[in-house]
Amino acid sequence: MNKIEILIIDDEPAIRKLLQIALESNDYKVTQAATGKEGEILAANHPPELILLDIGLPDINGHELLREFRKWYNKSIIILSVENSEEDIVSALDNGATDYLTKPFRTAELLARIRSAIRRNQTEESTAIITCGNLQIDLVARTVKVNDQPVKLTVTEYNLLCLLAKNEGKVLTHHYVLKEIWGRGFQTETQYLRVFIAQLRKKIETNPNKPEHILTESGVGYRFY
Amino acid sequence: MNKIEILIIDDEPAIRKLLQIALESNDYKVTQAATGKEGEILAANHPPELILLDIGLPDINGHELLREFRKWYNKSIIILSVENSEEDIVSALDNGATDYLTKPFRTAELLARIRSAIRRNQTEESTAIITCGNLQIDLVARTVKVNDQPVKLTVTEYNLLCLLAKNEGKVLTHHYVLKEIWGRGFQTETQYLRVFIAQLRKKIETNPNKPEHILTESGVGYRFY
DNA sequence: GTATTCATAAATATTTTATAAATAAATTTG
DNA sequence: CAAATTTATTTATAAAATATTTATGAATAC
Repeated sequence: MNKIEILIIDDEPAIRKLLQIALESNDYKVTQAATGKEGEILAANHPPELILLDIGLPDINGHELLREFRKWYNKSIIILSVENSEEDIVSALDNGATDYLTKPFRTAELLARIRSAIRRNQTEESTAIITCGNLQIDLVARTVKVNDQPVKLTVTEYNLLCLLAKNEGKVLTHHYVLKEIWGRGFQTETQYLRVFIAQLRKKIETNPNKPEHILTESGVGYRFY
Repeated sequence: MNKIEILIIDDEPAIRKLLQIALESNDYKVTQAATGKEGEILAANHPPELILLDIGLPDINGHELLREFRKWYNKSIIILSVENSEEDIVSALDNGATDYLTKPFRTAELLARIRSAIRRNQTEESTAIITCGNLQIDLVARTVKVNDQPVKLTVTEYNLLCLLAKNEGKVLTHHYVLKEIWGRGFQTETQYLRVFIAQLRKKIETNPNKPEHILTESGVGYRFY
């Protein structure tokens, strides 16, 4: 059978054990990491359907790690924490956490929240390759081709292009793009966006002065075709 | 301009008031219902982007109501509850609740969970298209087509057209339009409006001298068909 | 018929955008 | 670790797009 995979990132062996037993007896396949670094490596090698992330890891700030994950991992991440501060919860959710649970948690509740999170995952369709005229984006391989020629993009350029391409035809406002790519607090840095759009156009447009893919909607934002 | 709508279903007036203040100050549009029945009717007539549902309503069992909603309503439902029993939470999440919060809740946390839930909603396809004769306005993509040909509008032109189109058949006074598009303090700048109406007509009317969509009501304002 | 309101073109002012280039920060390489 | 390289951020400025103002003749109300 194809069991659903869950990655646990927690430094306490007792909790990992507890979670492992609970999850495996509910027919999930469990992978474990004791540190943030280890967790990132495991997830990158073999992305799980869901990550249970302890926010209080010794080697790396949990919120940092969450933001790192969200640069490329778009499935569910449930945060586990001994903290119960409003600020902590708000920050986690705004940084893209799917859910937030306070330790000690109740197993049945955790399982229900996991089911809910996975259910949501599976309604989202995931297309591996976006094609648009002479442009191809392979979301799995993270490569971009123009006229079948590979183009090298930086992380930010790639994320920006993906965001645009995933919303083909829609105007994306400056605010929205800045929030999605740079995060909260950068929503007024419109100039960042301009610089990167110019950069992207140089790389993917046949004639950057007459862009065919990334169109400007003056006063609003950008639109991708 | 286009505020996100949230429906509160709760029998306690104090909580409704609290929520209303918190939500409205965060730029959501709020609708309220004191009973389950009332909530169902309101939601059916005008589906909100998110429902905040108190599970302990006097007239109907909250879990029942949730199941009812889930038969047709596929956006986010966040459960509010004084209960904190595992069983209750598990049941709600398994019945399709997006999230579960225990009263008393912290406002910032609720707001963060609302943002998170709505963010998820909006990744799903939602089409809102106003059609009017040969004219089409796609409110999500922010595009306007005349005879299936895309027409480029500036921000102000687009906002103006939307305002008119959303009030098809009604006379909108100069004052009202100026207040909505330019804001308070511009209500006497009738000339602005004339310039932009002429501009719009050039772009969307087949024959701008004999407008079919934007009609003048001399001395009063404009009417859209 | 006169006063008021309206449509429109055109001139001017303002805002927004594109882009190069400089600096800072992060990452890679030896 | 330090130099080299890449990438991100900041600054500056010219160009483009848009908004506002002005002017004038046409339409409408009374």
